[in-house]
Amino acid sequence: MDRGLSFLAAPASDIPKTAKQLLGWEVSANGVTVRLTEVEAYAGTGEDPASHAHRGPTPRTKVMFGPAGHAYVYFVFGMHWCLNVVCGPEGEASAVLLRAGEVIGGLETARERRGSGPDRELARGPARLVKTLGIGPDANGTSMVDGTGPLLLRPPTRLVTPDEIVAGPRVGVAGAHDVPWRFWISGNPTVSAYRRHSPRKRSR
DNA sequence: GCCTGGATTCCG
DNA sequence: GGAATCCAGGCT
Repeated sequence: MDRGLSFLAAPASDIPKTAKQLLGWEVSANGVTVRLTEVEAYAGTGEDPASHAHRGPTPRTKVMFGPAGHAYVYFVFGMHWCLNVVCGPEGEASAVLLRAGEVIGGLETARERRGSGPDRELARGPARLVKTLGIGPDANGTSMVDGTGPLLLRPPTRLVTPDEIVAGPRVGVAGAHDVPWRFWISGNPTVSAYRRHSPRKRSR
């Protein structure tokens, strides 16, 4: 882990700080580069009820317990994939969900992958970001920092200053609405719209 | 084994 | 507001 990436391996208790630091970083895959504008922090076992790793390792979440800088890709709602950067020391399952970004390279390719819609929505939302990058379940468990996988995470070329960063509750998470672990770049049009978690159906 | 509901998106 | 769409994880 070099190139200024060592902060990814900070203890799980520092995960909000780690997430914040990832804003402005650039993720490339398959000819498209995205500058991160919105992320969410998830802590590990026993610390964060909203984390997939909350109850300990499972076949699906074992990657989260591995080395920092690897990709945790998971399937949701029967049709979408979401991408996380695994953080923390091995054995501690913290991660940062990449929620949105602006396309700064490979714009034409990104448009082809996403179909119609304004450019600011190409990677606005975690599943859209994944689709824009052209990755899938194959990327799960690969390194995002050493070039051995399809993904590459690089430091910002445009710095994000602390006063640009806004914090708020995480999206779509039941409970823990008081935990402001979602971070985004103030005023950036590629940040996804906040939607409160809404129960699917009400039993009565 | 069965059942539930989800770190979402798109359409009506 | 609700459907699409399927599997991981929890429970019996």
